[in-house]
Amino acid sequence: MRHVAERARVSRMTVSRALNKPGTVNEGLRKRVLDAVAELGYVHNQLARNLSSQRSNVIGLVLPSLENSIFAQTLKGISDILRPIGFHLMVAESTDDPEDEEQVVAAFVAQRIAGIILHSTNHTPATVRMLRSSNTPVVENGDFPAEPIDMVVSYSNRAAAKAMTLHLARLGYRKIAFAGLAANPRADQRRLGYLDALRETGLATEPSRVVSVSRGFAGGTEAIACIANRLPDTDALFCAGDVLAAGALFECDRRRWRVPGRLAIASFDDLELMRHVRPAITSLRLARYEIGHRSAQMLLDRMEQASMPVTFVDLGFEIVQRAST
Amino acid sequence: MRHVAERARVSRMTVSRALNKPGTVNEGLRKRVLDAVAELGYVHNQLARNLSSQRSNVIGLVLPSLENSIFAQTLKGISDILRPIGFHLMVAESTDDPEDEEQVVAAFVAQRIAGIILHSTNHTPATVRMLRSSNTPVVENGDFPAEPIDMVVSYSNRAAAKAMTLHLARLGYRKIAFAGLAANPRADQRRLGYLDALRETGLATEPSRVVSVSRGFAGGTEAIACIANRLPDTDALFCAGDVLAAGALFECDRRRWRVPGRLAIASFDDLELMRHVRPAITSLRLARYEIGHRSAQMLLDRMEQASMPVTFVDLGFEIVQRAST
DNA sequence: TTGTAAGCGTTATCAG
DNA sequence: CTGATAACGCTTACAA
Repeated sequence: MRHVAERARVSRMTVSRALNKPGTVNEGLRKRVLDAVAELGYVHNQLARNLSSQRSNVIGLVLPSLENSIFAQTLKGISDILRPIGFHLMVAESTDDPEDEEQVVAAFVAQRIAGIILHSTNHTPATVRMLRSSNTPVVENGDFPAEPIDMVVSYSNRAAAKAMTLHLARLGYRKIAFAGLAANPRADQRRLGYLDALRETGLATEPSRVVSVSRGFAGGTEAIACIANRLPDTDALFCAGDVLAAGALFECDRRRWRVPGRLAIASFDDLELMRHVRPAITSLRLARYEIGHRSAQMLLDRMEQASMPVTFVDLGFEIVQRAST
Repeated sequence: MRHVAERARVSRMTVSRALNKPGTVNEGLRKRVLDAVAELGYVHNQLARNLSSQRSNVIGLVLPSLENSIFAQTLKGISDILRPIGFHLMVAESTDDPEDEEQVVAAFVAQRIAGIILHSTNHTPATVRMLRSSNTPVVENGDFPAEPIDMVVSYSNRAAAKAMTLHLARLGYRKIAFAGLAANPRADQRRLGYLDALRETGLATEPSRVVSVSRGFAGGTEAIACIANRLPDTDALFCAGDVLAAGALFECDRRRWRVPGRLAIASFDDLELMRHVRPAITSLRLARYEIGHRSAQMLLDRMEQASMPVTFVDLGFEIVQRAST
């Protein structure tokens, strides 16, 4: 920048102003500066900028898993907001482990990010303390936390799972099983919602049909195997994840079980795949893109005015009834 | 940091050293410093660190699309390398548009990233100039570029597509169609590979069976519709993408076409889905995770020693033969 | 081993 | 509207 200033025969301050607030600088000078910038191939140093101005143009995103495709839409929703205003996105993985998350958050705070989006809602006390004392705007995404750190943009896993289970009951299914990941906070909430619904419809007198499975398509295979062996009279299966549901459907196909004749299948999260398999799978549609979009927007709003007009958003869910139930 | 220094009654330099090179500072002092850090809840400022030391601990990743799940593994591969050494990842989207990519690269260079990974291999001259003159280590990923900017970790789209087409020919298919995205540089290369193979096997005398389709499962539907209408004697379809292939398979199912009896289907990119549909789809397996892993590693190697031991890596591909062909 | 001085490249602030 | 000066919070280089 010094070189640019010399070349344009102005002070460095004028260069800075010409670049940041073009309106506040005389047209002739501005042109000289811009020309010098072009000739020198000068690239503004954001690091110095951020350090000097005590603010940052990057926001952090902490996801349980980088490999899970359901986050792609959220990522896109965030990116679409940040891009036009010159902000950037740093991503990291927490494996849903609060200790890991703490490490990542510490690193992000050290990086002086302008804001952070957390998918997990389960944090160590140190994580919360760091975020609070550094005054970092925070949005939590994955569920409604019992004690929000700051802002929340989400839907209720429990309410959604309950609604879907009630939907299945309303369709006449009576022996509804639930398959979900073990030891996953969101799957746990969904399981609770499922049990809520059973209780409400009086189906709770049925024996428990909760099965814990592993991640991916294989989990669906396991769920069907479990039903075949231990719960053969099950008439509907509610999977706490779309890949799970697809895996279950494929396994039914292999076993020549008719869906929904032999077993109805419903899923959580409405990936495009759900709509294309045969039969298409009934699913819960969540506003994944919107979650990212709103989260980023709220982070920015908060930065501009330290006041807090909106801190809690429920984006809800929709039940998409298809041929599988 | 000044507060920490005061509290520990040492100079700021000693604090810096105690934090960065614990070995070079007396044990007693170090303990005093660490205690002070803990009591004050002090968080190192990476921005200032990076500015002062003229280096950075973040690397940039530019992907054609944030929503495409095939990048998830690459992302993970990169992250697994960066995390343990305290580096971070900034992601952005280029939509495969060199102009957009230029914007993103400019922003990343302004951010003084330590290195950059580009999926696209098609750049504007300005992009290349910026990267070169800023001396940023670069890895290109998506294909083998005609003129690499710097390092390359990839596989050959053209060679892979040719190999798969030859594989189909070897299995006895004679009227092989190709479906791919229009105006996508990687799809274009795959198309060329397909044509290479036809020429080599003498099948080139057949009429052209190249169809351009849209993105997603719908593209597969379109491909099948096109075959049904315009190329009914086609006996095999090679899809330049896994989601495309799955979409095609689902459409065959809907039309009650037997796969591979009526039409064989092969795909590019071996997502888990390919293995779980019925019939399982023959596919090209690429080392997506490894690409990320190696790319990140090479970036780091390059930073340590400005020499360049490895600059070009072909990670190759595998053909996974399954029931669909 | 520890401390001092001089930046790193920008912006905030205040004067002109 | 423009410029001088002092931060921003750290590290490099050198001195003690």
